[in-house]
Formats: sequence, structure tokens, C-alpha cells
Amino acid sequence: MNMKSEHIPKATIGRLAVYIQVLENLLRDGNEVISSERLARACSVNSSQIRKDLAYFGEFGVRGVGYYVQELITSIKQSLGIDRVWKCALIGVGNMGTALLRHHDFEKRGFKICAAFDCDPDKIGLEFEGMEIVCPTHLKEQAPELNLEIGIIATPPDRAQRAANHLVDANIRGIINFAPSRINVPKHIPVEYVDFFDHLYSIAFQITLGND
Amino acid sequence: MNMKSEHIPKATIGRLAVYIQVLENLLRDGNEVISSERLARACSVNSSQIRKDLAYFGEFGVRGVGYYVQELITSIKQSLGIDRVWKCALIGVGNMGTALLRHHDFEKRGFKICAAFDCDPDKIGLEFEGMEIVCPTHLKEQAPELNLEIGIIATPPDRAQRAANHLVDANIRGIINFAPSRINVPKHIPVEYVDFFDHLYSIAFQITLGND
DNA sequence: AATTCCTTGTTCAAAAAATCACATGGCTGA
DNA sequence: TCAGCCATGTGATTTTTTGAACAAGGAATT
Repeated sequence: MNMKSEHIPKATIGRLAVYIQVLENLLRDGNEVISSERLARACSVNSSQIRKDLAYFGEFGVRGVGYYVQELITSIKQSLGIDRVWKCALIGVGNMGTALLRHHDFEKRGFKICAAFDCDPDKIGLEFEGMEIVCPTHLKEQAPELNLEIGIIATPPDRAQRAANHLVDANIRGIINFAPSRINVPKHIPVEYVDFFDHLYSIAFQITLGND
Repeated sequence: MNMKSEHIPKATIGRLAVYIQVLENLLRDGNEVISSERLARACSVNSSQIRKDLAYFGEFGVRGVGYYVQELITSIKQSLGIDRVWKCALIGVGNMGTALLRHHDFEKRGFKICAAFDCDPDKIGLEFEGMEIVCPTHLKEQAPELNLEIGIIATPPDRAQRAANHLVDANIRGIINFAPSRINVPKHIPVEYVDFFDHLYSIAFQITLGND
């Protein structure tokens, strides 16, 4: 891949995800070409920002014309490393875990939950969305067999660290944590925290602020 | 509330949410007092950062001692405006919407889904988690009756804008959008987008990056 | 009451990110 | 083929955010 390996801001990655989303909707509506200016408006960002974000990874546009939508989507996906399927292990088959298993966009977006783990004896052995729920102690043996690369933690908060330990022990390469607690893992393993209440807090704050 | 009304960075709000999470876990473990230094380590941020974030809203600590955990939690919640219950309207009772309705942390965190809307005739009239699913056209009349303040969009992407229009029309004060598409609303209404695939992309990118 | 200790709140410098502004260079039409 | 057009890619500038350093000020101890 042709890219200048300067350090890439995390905010850029977040925006690239937005660009993909908007570009896919544009493509669906029949747009073949788009300028950074129009894309910028659709994403509520500055057009220079877009050009600069893309410039980290290469030159994808045509001067005087713009960007070919399909081509740009492909290029961004390549840049992010999501031009392939990532195999995931889910730990914690409660409310959140179940919802994730049922979320059919996963494959569409390049991720596949290939194994589900839970330490609850009542759940172990149950079939779920075509997958058998297994005790997390089996992670270490199953991870290499199934080529699991990303761990998804969806346990209660007090179990998250234990889940993380299992994942680390199984040589998983990255973790996304839906449990509302922080975890400690070796620093070469990237961790992302997901908690949509953050966004609700933000909304509440913005509303409150606007009031006074 | 005692606060210097400079502009408050969005990143600060995000971190405050993390502080609350960590502080509540600390409290559960019996910690009554904590220093910015220890809290910083638990949150993986800089301790000056924490003190500065808090300083936007007031002086909550005691020099030479630290912060009283329970008191700090309360203060942060007040600062964010989540020291009360926000009533929410859900539009879209599919996979995601159902998961949200079942998510019992809502009330614990200060939000309550008080009404559920969906335009699918097969769903309208169904009872769900003690709530009847109603056509979104009824939003405008129900919103003032039920005091609905925040709208939660969980429709397919191509229905998100229509849902947003209903919410705006019903004088909702803020919107959180789980659908993978952008929406346009009057600019006095704050919108937050939630898409956890953003985080999966980020993980994939970080793993890929670490490889070469 | 005075001193020591320790952590906060704040100032100031540095780093990073966003924005502006324009030169660059493909495409189109004459 | 050449001139004109127009949106990209990028260097310069501004703004924002982060981090380091320190003065201020409660609490504990003598």
C-alpha cells in the first residue's frame, strides 16, 4: 500500500469511517464522482480536512474532477485494512452479546463473529445463531484453530478484566470492550472502548448548555 | 452551577464520561478518596488533563488530599446535566431498537425510553417491554404529553432522515442516531452519531499498522 | 502556632490538529 | 495543440489541545 508512514491522527481514522458511510450512501444514490467540497458538506467537515486525511494514504483524486466514489471507497477500505474479513471472538452472551450476534451488518462491514464464549453454566452448550456457546477457558485452544484475531468483550463490568486476560492469553491481536469498565492489557494490543452512553451524556450536556 | 463558561472541548466531555465510569468502579471497591494521579493512571490519561477538565466546571478537590469519590461523581454528573432522568423516544424497533429497549442500564444511567415508534404495520400495536409500538406520525402529539426530550433513531439508514424530521417536528431537543447515515436537522438541535464499527475499523487499522 | 507534606488549580510552553490559500496538473473544448 | 477551467494536493498559518512546571493552600504533626 502506498502511504507516507507519518503518524496518523486517531481523529482521521474516525473521519475515514464517516467518509465510507457517506460515500456508500452516495454510491447507492447513483453518484459516480464527488468533489471534496460536496463530500465535506455531507459529512459536516472542512474540505481541506478531507483532502488532508486522504493524503496520508495516497493520491486518490483527479485534479479538476474529484474522486470516483467506488474507487475511493475501495481505497479507504484498503487504507484502513478492512478490505478483508476479520474473525472475532465474542465473550459474554448477555443482552449486549446477543444483540451483537444478531447484528447482521457485521459481515457486510468486514467482521465475522466466529465463536461465542460465556462462563455461565446455564448458557454453555446452548446453540445460538448457529454457534455453540463455550466456556472462555477454551479460548486458548480455539483461537489458533479458528484464526480469531479480534476479541469482543460484552460481559458485565466486573468480568471484563478476566475476559481480557483470556483474550490476551489466546494471543488475540486487538480488543473491543463493550463493558463499562477499563481493562489492562499489554500495550502492543490495541483496545477500543464502546459505550453509547457517552453520546447520550454529550447530548444531555449540549441541551443543558444551550438552555442557560 | 458554578462554572466558567468558556468553550468546553468535546474531548473533555468524552473524558468526563470515562472518569464517571472509573470512579463508580472505584467507589464499588470501597475507595473514598482519590488523587488525580491515581485516577489518571486508571483512565490512561495525564493527571493535569483531569485537573484541567474538572476546572472547567469548578473546584471539586481538596489540596494535599485529592477528591472525595462520591462527591466527585455527583459533581461531574451535575456538570454534565445527568443528575436527572432524560425521557427518550425510540424510533425503529428492529434489531438495534430492540436491544436498546432491553438494555436495562438506561435508567441506571439517567435515561428512560418512554415511547417506541415504528412505521412497520406488522409491528404497530405490539406490546414491547411494557410499551406499545406506535406509528411515528403520533410523535408530535405524544412528545409534549410524555415530555420527551431526546430522540433515539434506530431505523435502517434510508429511514433515518424521515425519523429525524418527525423528531424535529415534535420539538425534540437532541438526537442520537444509531443508523449508519447522516441526518440534517436545524443547527440548534445537537446530534450524536453512534456506530461501533468505527471502533472495529480503528482496531483493524491499528493491528494492520503494527504489522509492517 | 508553625512547619512539613502533599495534591490541587493554574500558568505557560510545546505539540498537534484544523483551516486557509494557492500552486499544481489533469481534463475539455476550440 | 493550446488555452482555460477547476478541484486536488500541499505548504504556511492559526487555532486548539495537551503536557510540564509551579505557586497556592488545606491537613497532619510536632
